[in-house]
Amino acid sequence: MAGQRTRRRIPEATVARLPVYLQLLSDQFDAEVTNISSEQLAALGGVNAAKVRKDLSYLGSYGTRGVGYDVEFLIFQIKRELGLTHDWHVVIVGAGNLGQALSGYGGFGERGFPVGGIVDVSPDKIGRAIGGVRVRHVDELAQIVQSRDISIGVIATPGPAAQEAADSLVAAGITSILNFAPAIISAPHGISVRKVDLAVELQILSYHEQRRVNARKATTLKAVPGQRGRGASA
Amino acid sequence: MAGQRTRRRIPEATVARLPVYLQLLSDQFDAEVTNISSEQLAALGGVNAAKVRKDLSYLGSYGTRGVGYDVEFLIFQIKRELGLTHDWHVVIVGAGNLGQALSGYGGFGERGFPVGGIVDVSPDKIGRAIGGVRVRHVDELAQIVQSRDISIGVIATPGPAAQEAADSLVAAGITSILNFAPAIISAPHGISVRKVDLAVELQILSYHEQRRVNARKATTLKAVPGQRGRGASA
DNA sequence: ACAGCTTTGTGAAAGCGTGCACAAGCGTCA
DNA sequence: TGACGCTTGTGCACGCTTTCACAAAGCTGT
Repeated sequence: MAGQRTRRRIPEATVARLPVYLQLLSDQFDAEVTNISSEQLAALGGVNAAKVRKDLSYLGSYGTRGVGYDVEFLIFQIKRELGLTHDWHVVIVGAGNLGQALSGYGGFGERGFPVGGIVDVSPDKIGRAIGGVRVRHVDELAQIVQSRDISIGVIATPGPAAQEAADSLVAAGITSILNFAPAIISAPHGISVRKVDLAVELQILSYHEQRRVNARKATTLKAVPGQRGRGASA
Repeated sequence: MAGQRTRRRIPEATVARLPVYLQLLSDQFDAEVTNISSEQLAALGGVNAAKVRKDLSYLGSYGTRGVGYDVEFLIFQIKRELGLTHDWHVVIVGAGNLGQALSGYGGFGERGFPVGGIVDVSPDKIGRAIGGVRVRHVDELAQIVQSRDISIGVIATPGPAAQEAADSLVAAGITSILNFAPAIISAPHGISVRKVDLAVELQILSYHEQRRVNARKATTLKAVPGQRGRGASA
């Protein structure tokens, strides 16, 4: 017992999976399951049990051999590691279709990321309320960020305006950016940037559909031996 | 020259990057750039040039040594590989906040994935028009799918209803699913499933924010040596 | 107290993705 | 025609991720 300050550097791949475990565990908690094994958790998530154990082991040794993990305790530990013990307000840049969709959809707030502000450059958008939040001018960004102690910014502008939005966010003191705009943005070292492009996901599916079509054509000529799908356990 | 039927099995990581290249190339094409080197493309995307070349080499040898790649031709080749030579209609299951947001946001149609139908189970949602498409009952799914030859389904239901939605989609003949619901779904072998959870992305950012805060605390005790950010080239 | 069953935590191996470095190839210019 | 400069395409090595396999450890029942 050398104290709780463990030398942990959680691999990025594991960090990306922790929210999934958290979700599954929360579902189980709601279903009044108090204890769960890595095998069960793996089955729920459609992944390998050893992977689950290794992932969880980065948090510390919170399981009990022969028994499994205490659901509630594990939820708390994952939340603590992910920094989800308190809400993080976010500010959205861009009040067009995408920005309205994101803030109107209440999912952010429900999951601990309430919308603390929306800004835009267009005068005819400013002043309108979206999802209970009034749209303000992008020049007020720094003030919004500071008054609510916001560190996460969401870019929901058209592609060409994304870099400018990113620059504004950085200037306002934001340290993490979630970019929904169809453009690659650059940010100074030390700023976390993640990109989500809904169309990209569809294009990846399109690729697999395309292959399926090609495979069907080829079948008339020659039997196809191996074909690995991406589906989870049936 | 043994013909165009190359033995290609494109790595998943590469498939996920092809849409990004496509985007960058399209931007360049609009800017009337006709030729581009892997180095330039890499700079635009914030990635390694060797990676770009290796990725593109999976499509075939479409570059010219000493010169680079023809932008327009490369766009066509990527589109062909991704199956983007024609539109893919999609059907959305769930007309709640998320479903409305997704279909109201016109980004799908703009990028070659027009919304071919929206279904829900709730009688008070059916009949309403969202983004120009009328909401129909989930029982009509098979008919919608067949009439428009749709193979991609989008799940935009609440978490608990996601699996049922997936089952309905599969029963209706869908072969690819994009799941926006906060739940892990399982599908039969051969069905492609991708999951996008907006909250998960924020949680990953939250983790890095959390670490930043912890690092700041630790600074008062001991200097922090290494600290790798995720930002692109400044 | 101990045997037997269950499940964790983790070393080690295998697999996959990334980036370097360079030969091969293409265009240009004398 | 030949030499030179530039850029592609790719072999190879490295590092990260996944998976296997098993010892260590806890619980239960006798």
